[in-house]
Amino acid sequence: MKPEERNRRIWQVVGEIPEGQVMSYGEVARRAGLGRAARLVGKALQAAPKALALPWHRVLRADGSIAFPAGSRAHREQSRRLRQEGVRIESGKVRESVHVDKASMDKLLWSME
DNA sequence: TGTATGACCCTGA
DNA sequence: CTCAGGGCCATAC
Repeated sequence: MKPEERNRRIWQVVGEIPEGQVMSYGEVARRAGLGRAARLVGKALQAAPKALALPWHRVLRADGSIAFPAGSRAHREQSRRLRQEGVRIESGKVRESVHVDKASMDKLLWSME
């Protein structure tokens, strides 16, 4: 698979994450058909055109923590955006309950094809 | 070919 | 809860 194809898939998955909910890098990778290539998701987001206006802030580590270094600008920006959507954050981590629920997941599966 | 480096993941202690 | 160690996949040199 070509690099652009991978990115396209990743961007689509990320773009479909419902507001107020979050998904881990690993989940995004699997949903995009990339197996365990969780690290690629980060790369893809890094390379994502700003014009796409992707909800990148809704992507977190598997344990619910923010991937950027604590204290960094990006870290603050991400927590700000999440809080703005009503997502509770405690010491760099989000609460268990906000992960994408089953209903939303089914919807995502449908929108793929 | 070989090594290093990530917006990562998982398990066991 | 934290930490270490090994796994994973693509890229860059």
